Amino acid sequence: MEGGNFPYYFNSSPAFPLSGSSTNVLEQSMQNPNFASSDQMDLASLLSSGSIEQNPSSSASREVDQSGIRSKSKFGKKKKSIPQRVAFHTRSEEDILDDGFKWRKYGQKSVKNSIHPRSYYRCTHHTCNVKKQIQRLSKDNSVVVTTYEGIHNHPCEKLMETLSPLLKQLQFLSTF
DNA sequence: CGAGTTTGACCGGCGC
DNA sequence: GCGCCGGTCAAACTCG
Repeated sequence: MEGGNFPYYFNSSPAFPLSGSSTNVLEQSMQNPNFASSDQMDLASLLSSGSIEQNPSSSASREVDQSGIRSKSKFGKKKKSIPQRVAFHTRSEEDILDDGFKWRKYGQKSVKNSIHPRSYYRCTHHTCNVKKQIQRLSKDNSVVVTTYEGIHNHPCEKLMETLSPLLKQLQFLSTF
């Protein structure tokens, strides 16, 4: 990977559950003429079409030698495969976009050709193996690049929180 | 005290 | 083979 280019460029799509205060961010990113048109790719269909790479044994299979230092033989790494990655360009002051899922940061690295570090996040849901990387563009530091890897195998908690009272209200109204 | 963050070390892939 | 680089781990730390 060179030059900080990502394989795919997307608009923030309505199918993507950005919520709360970050919705204006979505609009702002759509104003940028450099972004691909949203109808070039249907994100929802893309996300539902691929298979999720499950890797439940990633930490369990890690080998530790007698001294407590990680063994050099194997690191429990997954085989090289082409992951399902989606990159979003978002014009925002905030690095971390509220997409409705809960993320835990597991690393940060400074990357070549960029003054901004790249942050690595993992979905906190037990069974979910989705990762995302967040990095600001060195050219334009008002633009945040968020790269998602994998597909959530659970519903969006925040979305459900938002929708459940509405659904209850609908159910209530439908009784009349 | 548990969950999340920070940060240096470690690992594998890749180019030379 | 070696060094560089991106990605991940995990101990230490912070915060609520």
